Amino acid sequence: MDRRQKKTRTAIFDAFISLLTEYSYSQITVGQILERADVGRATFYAHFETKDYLLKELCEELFDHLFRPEEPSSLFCCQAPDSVFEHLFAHIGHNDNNILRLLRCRNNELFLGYFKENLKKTAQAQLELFAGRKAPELPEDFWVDHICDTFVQTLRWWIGQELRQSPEQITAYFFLAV
Amino acid sequence: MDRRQKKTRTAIFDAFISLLTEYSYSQITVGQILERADVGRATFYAHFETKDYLLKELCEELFDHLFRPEEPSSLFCCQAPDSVFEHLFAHIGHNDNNILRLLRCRNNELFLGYFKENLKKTAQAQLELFAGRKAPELPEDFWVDHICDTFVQTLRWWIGQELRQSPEQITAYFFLAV
DNA sequence: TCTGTAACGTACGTTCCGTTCAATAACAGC
DNA sequence: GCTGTTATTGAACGGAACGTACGTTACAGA
Repeated sequence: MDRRQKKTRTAIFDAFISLLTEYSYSQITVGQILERADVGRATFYAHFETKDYLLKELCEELFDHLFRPEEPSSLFCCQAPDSVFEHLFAHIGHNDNNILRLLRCRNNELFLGYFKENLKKTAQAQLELFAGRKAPELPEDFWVDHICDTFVQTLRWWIGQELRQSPEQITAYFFLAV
Repeated sequence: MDRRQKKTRTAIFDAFISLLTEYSYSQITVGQILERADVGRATFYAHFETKDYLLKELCEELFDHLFRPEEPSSLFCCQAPDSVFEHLFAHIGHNDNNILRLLRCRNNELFLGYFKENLKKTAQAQLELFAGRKAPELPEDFWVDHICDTFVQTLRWWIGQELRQSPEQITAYFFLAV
């Protein structure tokens, strides 16, 4: 990819993230992004069809990094991943890839939605961790949904608490709740 | 309240709800609402400061009815309310007050957010129902949050299932999950 | 160095917003 | 029924933001 393209792309992403910490998504205008990214209007639309697509691509980029095993900064980077979920909390708590910043924004529901979608595959793969807790009459997709939802809820609560708890403690809460 | 006011107010609400089942909230324009409600532009702004306030007032009207004990169609209308939550599922499943319609919309997160807020007071009041399940080391606000979140998740899943399950069954799922 | 392509900047038409105002219609009290 | 009050109408307005077009400039890669 052309160096210029990469530069403007990240400039737009950075400007967007920075704006998201100050304003809610719907308040942000393309004009603001242009100004803060120092990028021409036509250039923006050459990269992103619309503001919604910008959001989508940003989420994909971030979450793909987080959930993809090949990545060095991914969930599976450390040895002995006895609990993938604790690693997730830890990575997020350290603001790897700016994800924490996004999750702290006013409309974090937007990202939490994307996040939950990505989480589903992971939860599905780790089902045996919760084998003892699941009531047999619960449908499996309900159960996976519940695990992901509880994770997101725990995450949201943690962020609301300004991350006062350690990743270990918050992981414990998660497993106590699910 | 003036008959005319009431008429336009409900006309706007109806048009808005009807639009919400077809388009996502951000797509809907005030112009569309005016057209469908057959109401002048100035009239709309005499009633609602903005589209966001329209949404807010709609939610308040609906959820206040649902959660307020004085109302005949409320949670507490029936005798022997051994499980408030089952009543909630039942009322929603019957589409009382059009709430089901709202919860089925594209951006149901908007309403589910409001809903969860309203639910918190109820959950707080019904904590003893879950006394046996709560791990003592979990903070109480975390626990209330978890109950509400699980309810909303169950509700969302139920809607995704096209309400195939009975209210009794879905209540059972809820209590098995929480 | 040369060529293709990305970015620029400016301008444009469009859509939607929220407000204004005079004219009209519906209401409530006498 | 009459009258003063209030809600609604319709049209028009300026402003903001959108998305597009195009000629020019700057840079990347061979």
